[in-house]
Amino acid sequence: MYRAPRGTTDILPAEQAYWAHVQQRAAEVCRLYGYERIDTPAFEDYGLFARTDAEGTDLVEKEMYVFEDRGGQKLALRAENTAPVCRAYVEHGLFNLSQPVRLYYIGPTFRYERPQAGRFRQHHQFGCEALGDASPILDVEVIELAIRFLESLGLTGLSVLLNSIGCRQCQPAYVEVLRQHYQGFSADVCSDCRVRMVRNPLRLLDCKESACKRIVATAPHIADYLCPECKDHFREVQEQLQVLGIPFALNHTLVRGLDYYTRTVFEILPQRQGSQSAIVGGGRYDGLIEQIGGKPTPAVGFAMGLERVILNIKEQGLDVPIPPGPRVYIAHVGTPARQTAISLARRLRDAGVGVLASTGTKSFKAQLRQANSLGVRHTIILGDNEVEAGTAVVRDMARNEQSTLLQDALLEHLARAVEYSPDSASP
RNA sequence: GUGAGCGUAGCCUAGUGGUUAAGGCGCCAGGUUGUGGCCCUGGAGAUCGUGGGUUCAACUCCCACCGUUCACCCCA
Repeated sequence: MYRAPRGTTDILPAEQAYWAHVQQRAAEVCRLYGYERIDTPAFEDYGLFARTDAEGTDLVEKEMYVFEDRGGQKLALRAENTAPVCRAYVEHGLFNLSQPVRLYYIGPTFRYERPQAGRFRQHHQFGCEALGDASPILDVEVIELAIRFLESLGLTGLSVLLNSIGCRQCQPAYVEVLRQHYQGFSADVCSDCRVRMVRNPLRLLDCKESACKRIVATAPHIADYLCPECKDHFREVQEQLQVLGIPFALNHTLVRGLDYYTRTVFEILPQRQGSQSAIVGGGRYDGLIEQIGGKPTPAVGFAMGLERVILNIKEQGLDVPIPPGPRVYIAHVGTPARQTAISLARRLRDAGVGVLASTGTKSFKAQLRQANSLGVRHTIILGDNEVEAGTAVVRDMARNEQSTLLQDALLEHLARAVEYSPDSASP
């Protein structure tokens, strides 16, 4: 017996309402901000990720699906979408468009991790990227967009965490100060942090070990070491957020895992917080496009995990619209009626009416039962009598009424009755 | 990769060493002559995650593997 591979799931019809809703909302919010959709391949040249997501990070070394194709090329399933979008930006000369270029994507993303709540080996990300403009207005724009999206789903109790990690100029100076701070505690530091001190000092601030947390508590804040340009940028981001009335909390230990980030970094946390709680992560990455062979190009964006978004929709008990199913069921008995049923179904569908016709393998009673469980509004009944007379019985399932009409009149009768059917509830 | 909990029909659950593994939901079929929802009756559906082991006897105890859940790591 085959099963879906570990960390993957089938999205069955019963779940589709959530996905359709979330994707429609995302597209709608992006339209409001002028972000256009881009779809990049599910896999890329391995080097694209290895170079940009920082060699030495777990993401690249342990969590990526890496494989060789038959031609011997080393490829990787995309573990995130920012680098691919930047690759497309450079490859297709999108820098020739009016800047900034605003893009969004929705699609599967792959990470070889141990599955957990809100974490899957194949999950789906929705993200936005604004490329080609360094203005702090854009940093705020993407944060606002993300918040608006989540709020449009009805989610409440969201919080924004914000920090700046500086740029190529000022970050190294801070890192030096941070190293010096840690030198006094080298005996107390955990083994992971010993490695971090050398390879990725900023991530020292992220350590959850209690001993390390104490050291972090007294560590210098990067915000105090930013260069004048980064300081201005950070200040403007905060000011703009305030102007828009978006609450946020500064968090000097927020540094993010991917190495390409510069200046602004942020996360959005939901009401209920578990270990995998962050639903949105993002920031500015002014050096990335240059790293993959483009001209120096500032950019900012975010990504969010849709599984986590849906998890929160369910936890908060929010309604999602249920796409309408067929509104008419055709029950029939006898061979002549079967033919009539099939052509009638065709004519109704031509008129835009959703129809489910019985296959005729069930008893008449069972057909009615099926019509009922499907929740159709009307059932058309065809037997020998109706076929002979060119009529059909139309039964209104909810009102428990039925009448006999000519088949031609029936079409119009139903088309009118079925036209509007607002429908919204939890599936 | 590390640690812990859990795996009984499609779903939820009972059964904790001993005759044909029980119930609910769902599914299928009936409850007379062409009419659903409620109700009643019946039926199908489980090698009790897989493979070893202990025992006269294992769904029940032990081990391994697989899956799953939660946490660590990492990250959306």
